[in-house]
Amino acid sequence: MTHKRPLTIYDISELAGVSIATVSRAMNSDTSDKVASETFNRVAGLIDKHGYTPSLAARHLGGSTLKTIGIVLPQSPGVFFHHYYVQVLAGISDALLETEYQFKLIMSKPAQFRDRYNFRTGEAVEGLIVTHWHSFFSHASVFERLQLPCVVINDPEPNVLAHFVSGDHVMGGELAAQHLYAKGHRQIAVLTGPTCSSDSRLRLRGFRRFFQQAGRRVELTILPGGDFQQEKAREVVATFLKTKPSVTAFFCLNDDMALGVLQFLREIGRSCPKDFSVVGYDDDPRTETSVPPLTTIHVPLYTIAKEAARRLVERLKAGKDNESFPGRTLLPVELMERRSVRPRR
Amino acid sequence: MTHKRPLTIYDISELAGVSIATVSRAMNSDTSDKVASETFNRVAGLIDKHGYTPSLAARHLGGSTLKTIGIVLPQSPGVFFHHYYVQVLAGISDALLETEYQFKLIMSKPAQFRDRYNFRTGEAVEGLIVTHWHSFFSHASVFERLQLPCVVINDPEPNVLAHFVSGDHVMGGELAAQHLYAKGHRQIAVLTGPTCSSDSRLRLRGFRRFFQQAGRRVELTILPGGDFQQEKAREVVATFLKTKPSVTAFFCLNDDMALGVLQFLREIGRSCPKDFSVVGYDDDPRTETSVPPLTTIHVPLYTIAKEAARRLVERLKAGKDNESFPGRTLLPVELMERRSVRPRR
DNA sequence: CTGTTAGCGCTTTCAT
DNA sequence: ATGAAAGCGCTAACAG
Repeated sequence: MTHKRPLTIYDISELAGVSIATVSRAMNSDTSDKVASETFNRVAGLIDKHGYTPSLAARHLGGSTLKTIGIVLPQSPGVFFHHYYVQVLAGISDALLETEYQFKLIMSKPAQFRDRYNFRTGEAVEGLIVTHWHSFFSHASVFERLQLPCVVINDPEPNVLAHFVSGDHVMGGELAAQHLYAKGHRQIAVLTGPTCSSDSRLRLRGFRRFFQQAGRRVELTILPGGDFQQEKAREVVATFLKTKPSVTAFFCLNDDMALGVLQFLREIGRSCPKDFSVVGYDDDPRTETSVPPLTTIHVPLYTIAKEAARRLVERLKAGKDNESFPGRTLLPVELMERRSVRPRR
Repeated sequence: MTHKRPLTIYDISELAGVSIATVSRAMNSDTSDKVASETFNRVAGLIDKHGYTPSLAARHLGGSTLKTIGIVLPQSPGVFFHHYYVQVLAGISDALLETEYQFKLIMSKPAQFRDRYNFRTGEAVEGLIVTHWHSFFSHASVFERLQLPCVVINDPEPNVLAHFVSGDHVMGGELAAQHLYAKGHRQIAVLTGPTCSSDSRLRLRGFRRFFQQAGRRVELTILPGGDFQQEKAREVVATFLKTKPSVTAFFCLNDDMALGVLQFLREIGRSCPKDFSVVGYDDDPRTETSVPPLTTIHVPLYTIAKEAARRLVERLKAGKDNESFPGRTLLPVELMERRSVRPRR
């Protein structure tokens, strides 16, 4: 078993009896206009015969480009089983289909993120698409020193040097409010997410804004303490229901919490939508088959991701500079009416 | 808007008033045993302050390694919506979680594959995990000249210099045969996939082998012309049923075809499992909710992918050479009994 | 059309 | 503990 050293351009040039520059040209000129076709063929033949592959690293070093973008994902077991990331990947991958760009997944625990990028390792990417941004929230500065064009998916946070492509969370909140209001609900409780989540803040803002219009009188109770998880949502609702059973509807700022509420209601023998109506947010696949199917806000993640990738590539093609890449794109969301909201009176 | 040129090690060295070698050491020595701790701190501070990131390419060129593996996937819209690839990604990503390796997706149309790898571009990866191998089948030689350790997922084909991690298709065929036989079926038709698919060949081989044991007398009809798609399966069955309606069961070499058959039977007013029993292969998620739920062979793709990634990393850590990486790992498959098979007599 | 040469940014001996 | 200098494999002027 010999340790075959990978071939270099020198090996080929020697074999072909030409200079390395000629080999380089033969490889890089699409037409053979810069190389005698006889030479071209000889070189091509040799390359083919020996299975030579140029070193990307060396190429890149010379100033050419890697044509690769990085996708930052939370590093946790089974991420890819989440519909969220499936849509994100599908969108990005489809957007990149017709381009020459490929992508690299950068699985990173938020805490590690700063280290990796600030100090030790660079990544072989020209730009970044970041998901789950709010986890990295405390390290906003990271992005500014990255010196790479970044686009952040579905988490509009203006205080950072990146481009944001996101569902319109404010609109989503408004849609939910409008729906509940139209169905006659006048006493509504809202289950919020973590305080640090801008998703949560924006959705709530939209929800409230709807009721700020003249004449829309409702009694709103904001239930803090939610963390976007089922378990916590149940606790919060359980506590709440002991004190204020007159509420007729819950707006949960994500589907997980809504699912938790649904289940809790069932367990205590209350019915949705009969006793309480529930609206969720995200349009998680499980909401289609929950009991009852959940009325929720659909976030077009596939489209968002696609758009994000398009913007990034556009940006990459435009300038070779490492400027920041500010801006923001909001995509409309949609209310999916299912069976968890019932008209009052 | 200034075009900020990315910082280099020279910038930092100048700023710190030390040589580039010292900066390099400061970055690479985990402990500060090779650098005076005062120097270390100064350099680290500067790096941090200016957000310097070393160029991976330059590093790699020097001989260090990229710590990235490539995943070859078919380049087609919506790949990531397929449960198959979701499982593969999840498995690989989970296996890599505890390692220092990251992965890059190489979306490639089979036809392009040869070109990319043989001639034009190298990829910034140390090894490859290949899915959907049978599409690349005609280009077997590609892998041999890749000079990279390759592992192929779920498609055991021995004539190639790579490591194969796969479900045991022969066993799957046997399981199906055994089940149908045990349920009393004695006249069975098999819908095969494309001739070129080794999956199809191996599954069929297992199926037949079971009946080669003494005393297991059945009448087997092999239906050629299938292509692993629903549409074709319907045609094949339609034609067949006109001539040989005495059959009691179908074994379809993948679930798509089985689903096609199920639907066809329904359309012509025949019932499964009452009139005909059907067994599929793959355990596609749709088979759980089909009407009736389909009895099928579960292929542990998540585990397969995980194992594949483990092997590759193991191999990468072991040798720095570019030798081929032969071998083969077969993981057991499992029969999922649902409602599409009915006992005879 | 082809060869020569100067980098690209970093790691690594080899000195000091 | 630190500096000087030699590459790593390739691309891109610049000559010829």
